[in-house]
Amino acid sequence: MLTQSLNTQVHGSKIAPAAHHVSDQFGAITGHVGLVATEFSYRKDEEIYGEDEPAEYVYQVVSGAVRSYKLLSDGRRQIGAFHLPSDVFGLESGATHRLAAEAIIDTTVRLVKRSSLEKAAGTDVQVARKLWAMTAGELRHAEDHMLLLGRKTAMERVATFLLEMDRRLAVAGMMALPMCRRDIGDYLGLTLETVSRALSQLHSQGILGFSGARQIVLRNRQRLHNLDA
Amino acid sequence: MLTQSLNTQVHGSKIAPAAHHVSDQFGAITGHVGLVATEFSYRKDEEIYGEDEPAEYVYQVVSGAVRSYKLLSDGRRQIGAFHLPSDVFGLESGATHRLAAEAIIDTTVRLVKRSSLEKAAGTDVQVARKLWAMTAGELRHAEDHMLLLGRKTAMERVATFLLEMDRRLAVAGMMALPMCRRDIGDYLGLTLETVSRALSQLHSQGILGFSGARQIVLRNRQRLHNLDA
DNA sequence: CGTCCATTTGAGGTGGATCAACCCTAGTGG
DNA sequence: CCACTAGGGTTGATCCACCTCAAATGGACG
Repeated sequence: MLTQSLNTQVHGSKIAPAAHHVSDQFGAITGHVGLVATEFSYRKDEEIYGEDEPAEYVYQVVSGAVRSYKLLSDGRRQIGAFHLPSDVFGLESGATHRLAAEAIIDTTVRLVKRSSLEKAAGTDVQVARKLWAMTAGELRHAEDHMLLLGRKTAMERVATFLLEMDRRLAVAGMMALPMCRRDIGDYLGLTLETVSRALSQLHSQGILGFSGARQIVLRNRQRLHNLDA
Repeated sequence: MLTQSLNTQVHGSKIAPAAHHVSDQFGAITGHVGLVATEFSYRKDEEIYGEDEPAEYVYQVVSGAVRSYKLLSDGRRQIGAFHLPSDVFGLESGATHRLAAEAIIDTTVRLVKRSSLEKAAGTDVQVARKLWAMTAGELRHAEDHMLLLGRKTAMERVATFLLEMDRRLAVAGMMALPMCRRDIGDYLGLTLETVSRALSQLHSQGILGFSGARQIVLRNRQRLHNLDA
């Protein structure tokens, strides 16, 4: 039943990926009981929801990675955020999604109906507080990112990006970026060529090391911080 | 008592502007009873709160205008939002203000203690919902602004700005901008000269008219929309 | 009427975009 | 197991939108 509704309402996909109930709560929202969470998978580049679509579900990345973005009419794209495992995304206070969301690579998400969260928030003050705090966390990120987009140089933007990704997904000092250079450019307000040149320069200065274009090791976080204004 | 605490805690000002109790509720938050609102005035360019300061109060503009901004260490500034009469600002879910706030011109605000709002939110679900919705509204603005800062051209940014201000403060088809060209530039990620040139060009094309540099009449909103991507 | 800023306008410089090869590597099929 | 291919990434050359620096103009206020 829920599975069916997901297949039709979440993205109206022709394919029908395996979806099944999980008894687990929507951990990141709170340990609140009584929420039914479902898992769902998307393939690389598949749309999860579109801009201005009704916001029926709230999502949490289980594995993979997601980009949230807005488009101008001529195709220029601004990625507002990348969502990595454990991140919640798609949470709205209003009726619709403000940004579209796509899987960057094959991705599994856990999701709950927005209406069930709203219901829980109506009876449990802690849930209401948590929903507000999550939106406030997104706002903080957006405010930091406005400073980057409005005022930082290309090298400062790339340095900021590397430190953010290092913090969020480095394992054993190494990070495996899920996204391509174009995605990074569209996140930082740059072209993919400018991103590539900045990374090459950091490499030649010994500040980072590559093991393939998307496997990066930061060799000198301090110097990267200095480059970041 | 509260007056005294405001003088010392809100900005520690040497001057002591007139502050007095108002029986009125904090209208924009909700018609919730039991909240004590106070009025306070700031002179042009006076700081209301600094970046990373504890967020003790929530503010509503009564008259005047406010800029919220972040600074880089070398002084580059990104204004995240302008706050105009009836706007609420300074609302935080966390402990501190993420951006600094300053009066653009002589400004009067109404304010309430954050703790009293939190208390009200704990007992009244409608208040909790409203606080979330206000933060979500700020997030929507920030998301739109990221697209502008990351991907729009100078002319598109200025067109977007004019349409936003027209919507928010036009009276009888005319808008009186409270902020200078530098503020507009720091809001749009441009220099003040680029803003001035764009406005001059729109003027020469008959899209807008001036009555003094800050009194603007939009003569063709449709063409402005077309310039906005 | 004079002073002080805000604004406009001009001239020239530049950081990042654009356009164009080329290269690498992972995946494919022979 | 290797040749082939396609898509992602790198690098080079050139361009241009916007920035910087400079000067003139205008408007508000004493």
